[in-house]
Amino acid sequence: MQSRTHNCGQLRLADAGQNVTLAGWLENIREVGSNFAFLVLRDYYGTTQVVVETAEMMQLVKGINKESTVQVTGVVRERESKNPKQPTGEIEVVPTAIKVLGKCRHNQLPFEINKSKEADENVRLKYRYLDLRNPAVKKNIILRCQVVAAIRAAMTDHGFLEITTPILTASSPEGARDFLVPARNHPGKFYALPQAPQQFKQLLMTSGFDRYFQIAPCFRDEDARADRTPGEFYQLDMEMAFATQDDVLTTLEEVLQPIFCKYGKYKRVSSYPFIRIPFNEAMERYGSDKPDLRIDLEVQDITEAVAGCEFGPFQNAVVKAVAVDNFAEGRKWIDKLLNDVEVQTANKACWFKVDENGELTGGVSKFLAEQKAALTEKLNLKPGSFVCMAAGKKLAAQKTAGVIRTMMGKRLPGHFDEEQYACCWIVDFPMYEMGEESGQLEFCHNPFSMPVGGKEALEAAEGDIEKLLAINANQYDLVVNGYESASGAVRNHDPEIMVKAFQMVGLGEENVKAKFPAMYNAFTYGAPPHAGAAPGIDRIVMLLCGEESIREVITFPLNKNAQDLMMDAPTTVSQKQLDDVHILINESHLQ
RNA sequence: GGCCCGGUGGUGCAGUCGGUUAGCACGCCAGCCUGUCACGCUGGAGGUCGACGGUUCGAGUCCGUUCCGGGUCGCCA
Repeated sequence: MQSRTHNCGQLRLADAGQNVTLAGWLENIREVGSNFAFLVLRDYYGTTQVVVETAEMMQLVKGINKESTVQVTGVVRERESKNPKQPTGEIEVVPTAIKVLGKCRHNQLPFEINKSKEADENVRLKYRYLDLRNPAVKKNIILRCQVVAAIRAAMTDHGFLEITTPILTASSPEGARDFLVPARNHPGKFYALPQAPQQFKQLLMTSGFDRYFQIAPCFRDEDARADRTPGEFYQLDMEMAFATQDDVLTTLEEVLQPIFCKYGKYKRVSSYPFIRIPFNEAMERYGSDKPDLRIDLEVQDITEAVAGCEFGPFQNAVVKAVAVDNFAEGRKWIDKLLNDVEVQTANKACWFKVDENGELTGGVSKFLAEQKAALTEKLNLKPGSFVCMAAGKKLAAQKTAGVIRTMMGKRLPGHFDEEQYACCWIVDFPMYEMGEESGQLEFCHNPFSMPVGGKEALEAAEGDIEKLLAINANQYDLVVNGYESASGAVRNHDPEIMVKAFQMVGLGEENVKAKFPAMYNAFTYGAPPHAGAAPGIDRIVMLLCGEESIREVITFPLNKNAQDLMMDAPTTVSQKQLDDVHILINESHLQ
């Protein structure tokens, strides 16, 4: 006998009179009268109502816990009272047999399936298999599968080959902390899980594969954030030979924009080409290298306008401001804003208002009497304006003002056009920056990027910190609604320029060879200029689903502390296993 | 590692100024109900208020320590 003839989302009025067998989870039992009840049977495809009308069936049903899997055989019948809210709402099944396929032994579940999203996250993750029974939770995973399939199809259409690269590879000295895997046959040595297939894809370019992509798992042992899962995540890793920055940006626009249109929660999507904002401009106007362009506010530099002000934090500092008109909130709102800014940035913000007579009032206004004219002109102040400010070193002031911009924009009416995907490219990232701790020149992002101007630019700037800091990298990020959604670069494919680029941060040729031996050697055998990028799959799906936590789009996510509570990972292993891989636990590290 | 917020029956939350038997909704159990569909009605069970210590005649509430969780800064080439 078949386990089912139809699924639970399938039957319609036209099927009335048919003999059918359904199988699914017993979602609910509604008793109405002593020998009359409605059962709701749920499977992947939907729900179907089953009507129990006999005392015999009723006894049977009463013994079944909800969420058991059952098989129902019976006759499809038109409902006496239809439910237009359900696809199967015109029919019901009158059972001739009900069989329990998989008994649910628990009459009290850890949470109610249809409200699982409200339950404590650790409980959800421990019972993720129950959480995922919730159609609202399952929906995101299904969307993710569709998006990944669409990306594969689009990339293939654009002439890309999907090539898998190793999971067990060598530790990379740059970047994030590696996940290490001890090598049993090589005592004292370790594999590492790849932080990205970066070097492999560049090697594929030198082998002449021309256009490569991969939905690639990446592993980084760094702390979590709401939009950053700990441990592992997926990237659409891609690379193109003989390609320019424009070639990559255009390709990704053609691949991703239609996917946002088709699968997104919001139907408005930036048309392409997406606007391109230089890094320095983004930091000045938005206080962020990942601006949310759905917000119409911009950051203003008022350092000159407040010159001479006695307010302590403004002394010898860069001062940034975000101003709005028609401000109608009270002190409580302002205090919450200042507090939230401080929590998120670890920097203080300050404020003033313009009253109905055009006088500066509240907050730090008493320090700004002499600066009123300059501020009014710079910020175009009017009665009813509100200004929130941040001061400090340039970068800190910019970043704090960026947070102020986002918070004010989202909390005040009329400045946040939420229901859309606002996309832009951030371009012209600096090649180098001064390390905060080291005080030395460091790579700003990625040592594999080609500096703008190539070797000549490096040679011209050698020894001059200011000139070196002014060198840009051919590097770009895709930003959607304030989330960094892709990152890429035109790569440095010339071993001489690579060596030069490393020399600028005090690293010699031997260092390059030691750190990236395969790539360095490969490039000496004739490498094509190449460029690529890596959009983050998890983050893009999160945006498409309209979710604010990345865990909502990962089937089996780790929690914030990188634990899998369902599988109990990480866990201790046997002494035999440790011995096999030559690992000795330092007891002083156990607490 | 720092900072902010939180921890109260199975789940989600309320709990005022420190004061009677710790409330509410959902879920669970029992009874009633023949057209429900977030079914309804009646009744019931279920709590060491995260842990430890302190202040007090008296602590869910105040103080200290600690554990756990979320967010954030650091970190994420």
